[in-house]
Amino acid sequence: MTSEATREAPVQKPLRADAQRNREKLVEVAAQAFAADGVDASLEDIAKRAGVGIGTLYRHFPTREHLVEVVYRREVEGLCHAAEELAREHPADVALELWMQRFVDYIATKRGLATSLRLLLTTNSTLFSDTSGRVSGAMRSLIEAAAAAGKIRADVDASDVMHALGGIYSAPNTPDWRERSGRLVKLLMDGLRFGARGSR
Amino acid sequence: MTSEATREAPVQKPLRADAQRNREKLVEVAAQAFAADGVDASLEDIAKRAGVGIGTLYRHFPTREHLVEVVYRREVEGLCHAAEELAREHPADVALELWMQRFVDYIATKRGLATSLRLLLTTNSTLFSDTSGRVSGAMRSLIEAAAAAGKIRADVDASDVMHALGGIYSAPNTPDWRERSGRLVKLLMDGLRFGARGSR
DNA sequence: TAAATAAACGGAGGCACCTCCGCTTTAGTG
DNA sequence: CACTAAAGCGGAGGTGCCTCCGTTTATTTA
Repeated sequence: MTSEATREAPVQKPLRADAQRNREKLVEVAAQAFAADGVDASLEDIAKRAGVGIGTLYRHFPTREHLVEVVYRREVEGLCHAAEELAREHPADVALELWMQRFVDYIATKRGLATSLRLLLTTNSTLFSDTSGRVSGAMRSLIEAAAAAGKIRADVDASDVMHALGGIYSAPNTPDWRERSGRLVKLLMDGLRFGARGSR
Repeated sequence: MTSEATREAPVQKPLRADAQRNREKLVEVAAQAFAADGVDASLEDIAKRAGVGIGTLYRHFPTREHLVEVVYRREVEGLCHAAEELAREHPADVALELWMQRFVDYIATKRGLATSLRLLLTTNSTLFSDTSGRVSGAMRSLIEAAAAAGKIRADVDASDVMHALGGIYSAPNTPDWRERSGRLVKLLMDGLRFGARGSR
């Protein structure tokens, strides 16, 4: 069964060290740029700020959509990773609250990308199922941990909370959107804490 | 109730004669260009070939999507109009066959615009319901007329035929797509004529 | 018909996209 | 270490997008 190993080789040969570095730097910078200026951020600018030529950017990401997709996947990755980290370093209820605040940031980015993402999500349907599954999974484990620790009430589940957060996504795009969302998260946490075993 | 008339005025004030001319010419030329080169046809080229400046094009159609939408609607309009005309000038079964051939052309265009249309159709949902309703309506009346005249069998309806034509849209985009589709239409017509009152 | 005015025109200019290919760097090899 | 092939780099240049505003033209009014 050594063929298994050999069969995996052609899947993706490792990049040269410099190429790897440049690629990472590009994604890094692109993430910032998209967050700051929306998906229409200038690619030439991104290349320049990453310290590479525009040609290099295009070799790694043949279209703007490729780059957007990679950035988006990285964002989701980060969000899920943060869930684990926060769970390790904070009491379960605090971890949940902090994570939900971060979730707000993530949504903010996602709204910025809206038009472009819509096309991406209809074109590349695995993207949607992949990412939404991972995010709700991360949330579920935070909630279950907090409930198990008696820090929040036990009669809600992840889908209830996701539903409650739905309001954030669909809320109108006013300038105070960020603060409103922050308050919504706090409110939600108070509701979750009330009636927890530990608070009686 | 004269207010009715006055209330309609602000809806859309009439364009100046030259503006009207230019607008029509632009749509005309754009239709050709999109058919020939796909949605990515150069707008500057379209303006030039229509004999106007690029500024004029942008005043009439602030984005590429606007222009695409207008062209697309016009196409649908033309298709429906052709149905009436063919019905007037040919025996019912011939009219149906000719119309289906024209339908193939329409689909060909639509496929060319696919990516761009997909975005348009998700963004502007009335567009889809509007146009697909009108097209299937046109087809329905041709079929009913042919059936009533005994030129085709009476045990099929428009949705059956639409379903059969579905294969055209989803067929792979090979170079001989056009001929294949033409043959499919002929085949379908033979099937429809077989067993008609008039053929027994 | 002439003057006045609002509507429409058009294209120069600035910016971003993306391709192409000669040059540079890396990672093996003797 | 020196050499080499392959991988990667980068930016000039050609093209299209779209805005802005001085000029032209249709229409209205007198």
